[in-house]
Amino acid sequence: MPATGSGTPAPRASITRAALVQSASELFVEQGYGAVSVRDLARRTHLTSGAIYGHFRNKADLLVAAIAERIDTELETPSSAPTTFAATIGRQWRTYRARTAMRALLVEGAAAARVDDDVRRELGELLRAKLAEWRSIYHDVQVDQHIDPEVDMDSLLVVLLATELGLGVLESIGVELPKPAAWERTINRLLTTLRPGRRP
Amino acid sequence: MPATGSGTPAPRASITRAALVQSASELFVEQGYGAVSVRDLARRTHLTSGAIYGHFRNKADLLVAAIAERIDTELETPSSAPTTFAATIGRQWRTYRARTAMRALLVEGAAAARVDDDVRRELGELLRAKLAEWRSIYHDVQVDQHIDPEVDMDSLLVVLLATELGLGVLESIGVELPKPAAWERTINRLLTTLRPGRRP
Amino acid sequence: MPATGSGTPAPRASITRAALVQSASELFVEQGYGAVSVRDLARRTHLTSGAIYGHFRNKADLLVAAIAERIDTELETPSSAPTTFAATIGRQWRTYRARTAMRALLVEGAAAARVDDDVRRELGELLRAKLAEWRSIYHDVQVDQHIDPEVDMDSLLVVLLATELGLGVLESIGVELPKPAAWERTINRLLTTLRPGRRP
Amino acid sequence: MPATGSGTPAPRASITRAALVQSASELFVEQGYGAVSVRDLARRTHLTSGAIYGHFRNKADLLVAAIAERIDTELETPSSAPTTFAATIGRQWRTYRARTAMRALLVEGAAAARVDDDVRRELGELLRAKLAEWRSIYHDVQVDQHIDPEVDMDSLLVVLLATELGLGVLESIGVELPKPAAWERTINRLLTTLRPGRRP
DNA sequence: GATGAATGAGTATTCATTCAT
DNA sequence: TATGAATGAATACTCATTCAT
Repeated sequence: MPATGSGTPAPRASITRAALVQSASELFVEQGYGAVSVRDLARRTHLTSGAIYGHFRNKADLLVAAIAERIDTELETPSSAPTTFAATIGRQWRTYRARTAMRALLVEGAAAARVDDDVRRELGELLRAKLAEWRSIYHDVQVDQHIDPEVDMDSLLVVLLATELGLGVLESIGVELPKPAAWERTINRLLTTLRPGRRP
Repeated sequence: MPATGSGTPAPRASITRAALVQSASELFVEQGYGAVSVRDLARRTHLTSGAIYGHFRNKADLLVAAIAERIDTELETPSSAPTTFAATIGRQWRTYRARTAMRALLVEGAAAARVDDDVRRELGELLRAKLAEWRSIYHDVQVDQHIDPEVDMDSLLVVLLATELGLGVLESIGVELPKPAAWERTINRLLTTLRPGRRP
Repeated sequence: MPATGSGTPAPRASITRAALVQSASELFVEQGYGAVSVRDLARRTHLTSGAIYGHFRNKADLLVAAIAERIDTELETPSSAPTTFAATIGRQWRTYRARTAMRALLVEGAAAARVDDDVRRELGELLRAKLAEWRSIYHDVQVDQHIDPEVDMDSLLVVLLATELGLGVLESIGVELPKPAAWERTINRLLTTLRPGRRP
Repeated sequence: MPATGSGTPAPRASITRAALVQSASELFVEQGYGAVSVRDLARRTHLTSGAIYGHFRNKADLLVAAIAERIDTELETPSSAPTTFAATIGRQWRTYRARTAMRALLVEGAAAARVDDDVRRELGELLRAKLAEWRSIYHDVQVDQHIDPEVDMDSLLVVLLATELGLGVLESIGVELPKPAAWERTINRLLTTLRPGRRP
């Protein structure tokens, strides 16, 4: 019996797991983490409540997995940083509407994290890893791309991440956001301040 | 001379209501909205569950009231805009740690708003009102204070609000934030964009 | 100051009381005894919950009063038995649709009586009094009107009352009843058996 | 030879369900639907409240099930109509005291139906089915048994059903009913109307 | 008589989770 | 792996009723 070649095999279990994460993600976004019961999810995936616990320790575990998957999919780091820093960031903001689901999940995750230490820890690791990834890329880039070496990249990336997440809060509350064009212009304008030779 | 206005003591009901909002606010911050039961709150305020429903339609109503009160207290608009816009904003960010409780409540509120239309509507009104307030002040100020008229104040204020709220998400998840000094420097740098005559 | 003539004076209290009974009656019919709260009734009558307890010991007391009033209004005994027994009964049945509200209240009352001894006793007295009234009238009439003396009037009146009440059960459950004409014909037919000289 | 049909033992779920219906029926009769809490029922059946909701959508659902079962048991239609129609009906009335529990449940059901559309619909179907069953039997019989073809069987059956149900109302209220013998005589007398050739 | 804030006990229902099969 | 019946504990919310004012 031949072993299916790809380094990481995808046995039945993994497929079921992936399907669960996918459905959970959708349901949590549509109806809210608290409003989705494990049974709802079981119904949607044609499994039983019990079966789900063969794949996840927790309902919260499902939320974390869903968030992890969304972050990987929708917050992908530009692998080669092909253009300038400002251009990369600018593009992210121009397309912010594509990440609404991810932000919604993160709002749910944040509320859950305030109560559940496991969620807090795991989501913390997720975001810290993302920040570290960005940092490692943009630190190198800082010199090449005429970014003032005085700029504290660490803080800047946290600001950018916070703004993204805050968008999720505003969306959840139903506050109308500026149109993408205005949004992009404002962000771009803010980013021009990164050029060297600017001092408050 | 008839006794009117502030001289009149607050009626019983108002006192009870205020105490409820205060306790609810504390409990929701400490333990999370979902983890606090109405009975917990009743115990803390030496009332009965029933009495609480004489003052609030809902548990969610309490959350909204708590948030409204925190926003009024902790996000007070500078009534006279005594210094420059940039200085005002800068000060807000330097003291961001004082608003942790408010942000935590807003994260809870956002999660609740995703599920409960009433919460969504009421929190939406709250934040829209705050934005409108700021806008009306800063639009006037834009001319006087040498702020580049090209700056889209509407978008900028939303960006600033989003960043504040996103901070709440990061805090909930337990991501370490930059030290206030670094934070202030970064924000200030970004705000140099307000000076006129800069164009990308 | 002249005393208003009518033997029984109608002071404020009595007026309020009557209004309460009237509103309670309507509400209980429309929404069901269990589904109407004392506060609902207070709202409808522009009183407060507390005030209602100045007029009635109980919520159940209100139900009993409402039923008593309806019975008096809608199940009035023909004071002079002007026509034949069969004609009187026949007319009652032809107009059965006018008594739907009374029957609905009696269904509510019966359910309440099963649980509340006071209700049971008071409603029992009400119905027993009605039966006695009828009996006293129809016993006298039995001779004059060619009703077979073998007929047990007591049983017959209970049968007729039971049928009326059972109608209320069927109405509550939503079973379609025969059209008044068919109903009347059937009842009349049954009543012809009361003539003398018939024996099973 | 495959084991089919009644040989197959009832599965666990069915047994639990039947036990629940049985206990619910008893409790509702003894204490009244409104006075029995789901927890009371759980205690009596050595289950938990939660388990009950695995078998019934509702507390009301339990009431309907209890009524359905009682009707099937106590209002069984004579499968072969062995004797005359009048004799069959007469026997039903002579033994009316055996159906007190069923009538009590139906009074509770009627009160519930006035408020709960599901109950209304389901009880309606139950009674309509019973009436249809009787109708189909007695229509056939009408010819064979010298019942006057002028008699409107549909109306007559509704009258009989209403009387039965009204008995339940009177019992709930505690009105003393005629002794079975007198009762039977009265009903029988009324039923002589079925003989052909009688016209008012 | 009336008010309305408060009581206190109760209720149906839900749900994450477990475990024997 | 999967099932699904059962757990058990919790929860928001309601309501008849009381009583100080």
